[in-house]
Amino acid sequence: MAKQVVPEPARRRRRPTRRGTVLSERLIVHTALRVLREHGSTGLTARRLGTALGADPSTLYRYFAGMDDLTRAIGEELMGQALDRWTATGEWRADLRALGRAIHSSYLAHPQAAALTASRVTGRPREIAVDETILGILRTAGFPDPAAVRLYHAFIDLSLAFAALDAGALALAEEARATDEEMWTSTYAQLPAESYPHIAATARLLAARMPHSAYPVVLDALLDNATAQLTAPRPEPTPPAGPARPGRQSASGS
Amino acid sequence: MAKQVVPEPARRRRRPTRRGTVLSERLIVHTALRVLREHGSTGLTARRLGTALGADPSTLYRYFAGMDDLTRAIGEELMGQALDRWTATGEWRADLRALGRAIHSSYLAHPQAAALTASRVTGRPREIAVDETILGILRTAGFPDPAAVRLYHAFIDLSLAFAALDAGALALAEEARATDEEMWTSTYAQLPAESYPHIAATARLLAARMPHSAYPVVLDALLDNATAQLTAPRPEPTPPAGPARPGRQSASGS
DNA sequence: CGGATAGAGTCAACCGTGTTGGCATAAGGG
DNA sequence: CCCTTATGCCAACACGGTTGACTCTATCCG
Repeated sequence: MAKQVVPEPARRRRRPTRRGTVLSERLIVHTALRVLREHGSTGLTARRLGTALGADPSTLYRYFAGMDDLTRAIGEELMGQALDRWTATGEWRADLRALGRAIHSSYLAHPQAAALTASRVTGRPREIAVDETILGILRTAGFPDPAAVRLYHAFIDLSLAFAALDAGALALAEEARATDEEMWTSTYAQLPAESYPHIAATARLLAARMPHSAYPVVLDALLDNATAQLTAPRPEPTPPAGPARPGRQSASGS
Repeated sequence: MAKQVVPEPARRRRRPTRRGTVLSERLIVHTALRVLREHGSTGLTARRLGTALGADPSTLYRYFAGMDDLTRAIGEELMGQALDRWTATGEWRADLRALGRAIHSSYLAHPQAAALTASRVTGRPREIAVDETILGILRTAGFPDPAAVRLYHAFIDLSLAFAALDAGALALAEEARATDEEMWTSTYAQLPAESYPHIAATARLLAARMPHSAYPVVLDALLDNATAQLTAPRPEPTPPAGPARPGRQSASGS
C-alpha cells in the first residue's frame, strides 16, 4: 500500500526500475516538467509520467501522496529556480523588481507547469525562503513593519497572480492552437465599430499591447507607490476591509 | 450526435426532461454554479450536473460543445453579474475603482466557479462589454490612447488575476478543509525564528493581513499611478519589452 | 560472508470521468 | 392532423487517479 511516503533524505534503497532507470524526487519532477511541456497543462497523467520514467504509474505513490502532492512539488521547483537565478544588490527597489521579474519569468519558462501550480500555495521550503527574502528586503529598506507586511503581501500575491494568468494564456496559446486561435479571430476579430467604438478606435494599439504581460506595468506602479510611502510616511490604517475576501494565505505564526 | 450545438435564441422546441424540468442555457449555468458551491471547484462533473438537473449527462452536449464550453459560459455569467451590479457616476477614478471591486467581489461570491474560470478568456459578449466600458472610462477621462490602452490592459489583467488567485485560496479554504488546514498549521505554523527572523518578527501582522485580499492595495497603487500620469503626462514609450511573455489576449482588431 | 527484513517496483483491478453514436419521442410548423 | 426533426435518453468507450496484494532485491545485522 502507498499510505506512507518515505521522505527523500531518508530514502536508502534505490532499486532500479524494470527498464533500468533509478528514480528520485528530482528525476520525477523534472520528467514531469518535460511531460507538461510536451503534452500541455492537462497532459500530465500518472500513466503518461510512468511511461516517460520507464516505471509503473503506481510507483509514483512511493514518492508523492498523489498527483496533487506532485503538483505542489513542481510549483516548489519553479519557485526554487526563480530564487537561484536572483542575486541581491542591496538596493531595495532594484532587488524587489528583479526578484519579481525572476519569479514571473521563471514560471513563464514552463507555462504548462505554471498554469497548473501558480495559484496553489506549496508551503514548501523554497517558497518560505522567498517570503523571508522579500520581508527582509523591505524591513532592511526602512519600512516600518505594518507597511512592510502590506507591501510583502501585495508584492507576492501580485507576482503569483500574474504568473498564473500569463502562464495560462501562454500555455493555451501553445497547445490546442487549433481550437482557440480560431476563437480569437472569429469572435474578437472584427467587432462592429458602432457597438464598440472604443475598442474599434484603439484596435491597433490593443493588438500591439495585449500579447505582452501587464505585470511590469503594475509592478512598477506598486514600487512607485512604495517609494512615495518611504519618503513621506503616512500612517494609513488598515483599509476599510470590506466583506471578508480571504486572499492567499502564507507564512503565519501565532 | 452532438456535433452541432443549437444557439440559444434559435431554440424552439423545449421538450421537458423525464423528470419534468425544462432545460435552458440559463438554468444549466445556474445549476452548475450551485453544484460548484456544494461540491467544490473540481466537483462539477457532467454526471453530477445531469443528476442535479434531472437530465441525462449527454443532454448537456445539446447546449454546450463540452465541459470546457460550459466553463466559459460560467465565467461569462460571473462577468455579467459584475457588470449588472455596477453603475457609472462619471468620475473616472471612482468608476474604475468600483468596477474593479465589482468584478473581484462578483468572482469571489462564487469562489469555486471563479477558481475554475477566472484565468480563462471567454470571448463572450458580456466580457467584451466590460472591455469596452473600461476603455470608454479611460478615454473619456482624457487619457491619450496609448496610455488608455496600457491602463486598460493593466486594470483588467490585474483584476482577473487577483480574482483567480483569491478565489482559488477561498475555494481551497472552504472545501477539503481536512487536508489543507492540516498543512497550514503543521508546516507554516511555528517556523524557527533563527532561520526566518523576518517572518518571525512580523508573524502577528502577517496573520492579520494574509487572510485578506491584496487586490485593493494594488488597485489603488495603479490608480494613484494613473492619476499622476494624467496630471503630468509623460510620453513613456513602450517599456523595454523583455523576453516575449504573452499576457492574456483580448479584444483586438486588424 | 550469509540470511533476514522491509522498502521499492509491478500487476491487476476498482470506480469515476468526458464524450459519442444510435435511438425514441413529442413539439410545433405546414 | 400528420411529419419532420430537435431534443432527451441509453449504452458503451477510452482514459483518469488510486489502491491492495505481490515480487524482488538492496541493505542491515549477525
